[in-house]
Parts: sequence; C-alpha cells; structure tokens
Amino acid sequence: MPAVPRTISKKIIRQENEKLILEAAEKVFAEAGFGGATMQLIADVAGLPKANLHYYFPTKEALYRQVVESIFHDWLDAAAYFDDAEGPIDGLGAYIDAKMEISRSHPAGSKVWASEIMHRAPVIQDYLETTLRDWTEDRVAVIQTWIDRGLMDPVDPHHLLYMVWATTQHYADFGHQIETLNNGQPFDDDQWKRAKDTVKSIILRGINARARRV
Amino acid sequence: MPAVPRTISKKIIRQENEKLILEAAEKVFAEAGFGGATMQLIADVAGLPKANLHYYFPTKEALYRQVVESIFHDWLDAAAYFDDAEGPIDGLGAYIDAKMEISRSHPAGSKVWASEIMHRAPVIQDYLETTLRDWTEDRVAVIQTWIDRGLMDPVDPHHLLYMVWATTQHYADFGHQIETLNNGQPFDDDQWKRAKDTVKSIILRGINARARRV
DNA sequence: GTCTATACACTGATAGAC
DNA sequence: GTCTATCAGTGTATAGAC
Repeated sequence: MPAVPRTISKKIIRQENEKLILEAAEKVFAEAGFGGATMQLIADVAGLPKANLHYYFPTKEALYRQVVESIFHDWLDAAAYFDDAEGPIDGLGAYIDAKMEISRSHPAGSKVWASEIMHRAPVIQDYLETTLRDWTEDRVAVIQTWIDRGLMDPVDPHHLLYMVWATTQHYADFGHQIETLNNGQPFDDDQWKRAKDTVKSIILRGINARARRV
Repeated sequence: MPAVPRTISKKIIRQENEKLILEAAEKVFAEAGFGGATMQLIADVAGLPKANLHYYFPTKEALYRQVVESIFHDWLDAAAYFDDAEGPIDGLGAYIDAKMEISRSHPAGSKVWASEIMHRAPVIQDYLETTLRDWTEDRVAVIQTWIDRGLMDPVDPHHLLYMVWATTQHYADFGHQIETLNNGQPFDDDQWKRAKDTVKSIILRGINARARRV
C-alpha cells in the first residue's frame, strides 16, 4: 500500500519547496519591491524553474501575501516580553531588545513590511484594521497601567509605541544608509550592543521609567 | 528679432512642465515604488501625454533620479536650525520640529527616499558616500561639543541622529499605519502638535539636555 | 515643443509532455 | 511533481507628422 508513504513524502516535498520559495521571495521583494521583483528572479534564487513557483503559489500576489503575513506574525510574537513584565524597565526594555534582534536577524522581512505600509497596505489592510489595531490597544492599556502606578511619566502611549517601532525598525529598513555611514561596514557585535543600549537608555530615561512609585 | 523672447518663453514652458512632471512623479513613485510606477500613470497625473515625459527626461530612471535628488536636498536644508544653536534644547528641538513639519507637508518625498535606501540606494549611492557622510560627521561634531560643554549626557551622537531620523520620518513613511490606528483619520492640528511635543520631550529628556553645565 | 502610432523587450501565467 | 515552450498583456522608449 504505497499510498500513505507517497502522500507523506509529497507533503514533505511541498513543505520544503514552499519554504525555499518563501525565503527567496522575501529576499527579492525586499531588495526590489513588489513591482521590481520578478518571478524569474525569485525562481533563480530559490533554485527552481519559474513554472514551479506557479505550481505552489497561483499568482505573484498570493506569494507576496504569504511573505507579508509571515513577517506580520513575527512582529506580533516579539511582544510576548511586554505582557508579563513588572513595569516599563523590564517590559519596554525587553521589547526593544527583541525588536532590535529581529532587525538584525531578519532585515528583509522588515523592509517588505515597510514597503507594504508605504504603499498604503494594498494586501494586508484587513490585518491592520483587526489584528494590529487590537494588539496595539492592548499594549496601550498596559502602558497606561504603568503610568497609573507611577512607574513612568504620563507619556502618550501611542506615540511611545511609534517611537519604539520607528527606532528599532530603522536599523533594518535603513541598514544600508547606516552601513554606508559606518565606512561601508556592517555593524559588528559590539556596535549592535552599543546601538541597543543607546536606544534603550534614551527611551527609558526619556519617559522617566522607574522601578517603583516615587 | 524674435529669437530672444521665443527662447525665454520656451525656458518658462520647460520649467513649468518639468515642475509638473516632477511633482507627479514624486507622488506616483511614492505610492507604487519605482517598479510599480508607470510613465503612463505619471503622465496622467501630470496631465501630459506620455511622450512629453520622454522629451523632458530621457528615461524613467533619469526622472526618478531627479526626484530623489530634490528630496535629498530638502532633508539637508532642514538642519540649518541645528548649527547656530546654543545647545541641544534649541538645536535638536528645532531640528526635530523642522523634520516633523517635512513629514507632515512632504510625506511622498520621505517615502521615495526610504524606498531608495531600502533597495540599497541604486541611484544615489554616490551622494550617500560624499554629501551625506560629510553632513553627518559635521553634525556629530556639533553634538560632541554639546557633550563636552556639559549640556547633555554622553550619548553616542550617531545613534542619537538615527533616532531623530527614524522617529520623525516614521510619521511620513508609516503614515498609513498610524492613520489606520487613528480610526482611519489623518492627524488634525492638535494631534500633530501632540506628536511633535511627545517626540521632542522623550528625546531631550532621554539625553538629559540642559541649558547650562550642571 | 506636442502628440499619435508603433516598435521592441519583458513579465506573469499556462499548456502539455515527461 | 517537474519543466520546456509559448501566449497574451503591458511597459519603456522612439519615430515622425504637425
């Protein structure tokens, strides 16, 4: 009865090829934008014939949507640290650390996201209006409790979140500019640590974060 | 002798048409990216036949380069406030105000710039390595004098600049996301003022900016 | 300087043999 | 599930009349 093993091996082939294609697509979409990316180039980077891409993903747009959705969920997961924290020093500090790590390890994803937003979110507008909106209001509420408990100054929570997003994602989205200003060299470990510490320090000081009510 | 007036009026026609085309191109490049933008759409927005675009700008890339260069010079001019300031409260404060104003009044330009950088600056890499690098080192030196004079804490000047760029440009580049989280409404005057004040307050507090040495 | 018509290249997508 | 060959559509750019 070869049906079962054949089914399983086909599933594995499918999983592996989809992963290959999605990784290649993320890279190519980040470097060329949606319009500049070609299915041919994605196929070349993935090491597959172009026709196979259309076998796994019906259209270029469907492939792009998968890429953006995957990135979106990475972002959301990065805030797990936020929720169980005692206050802003732990919570925001860990969140900034996590987001800086993603900017370092996953810059292509950040760029695809930025590009999608800049073009007025033609593909994931529905996510913005549901998942992101809910997620944001939840975190705003957490920040408000920190303010109410006297653990930071009364800063507008939305703008504080925007500042964290902007600053951390900048190291991915504008990485090329930063690299150019760093004499053409990517950051080494020490420079990443310095970046992370500086960002955390300015923001936490800027909201006057403290461990207990004064 | 009709040569002179004819030459002048041709110059005026050229200036006006080039301006029309450049404004339309900035809008279209911002909304669709370089690859997604079409000469046809730019022509429609400018209200001119497509062939006329090729009369004034030889290629799509030449038109794009003009758009990016114009934005780049707007950015550089925004730092005039920086130079003659007494210290970080005046200098950085005015610079942040100016950059927030540009994000508000000129969001398309900011997006085209962001897109160009995210794609590794295929068109204006030479500017990054000369003009931007020099400009940045000059401002880093100014910040360092503020630190040396005890007017702010010893914060890495490069990362401080990156934070200002990231935070202010975020309101243009990610304006659509912010608008979605603002119940689909663009910021009104009060909300822009609140954004500006929050950004300035957190950053100036974050570096412990002060009017005189303590 | 303007504009219609068109050449030429390229891209996304599919058909159909293996 | 793979891959070659190909189609239909679109885009940049230009030629040439006005």
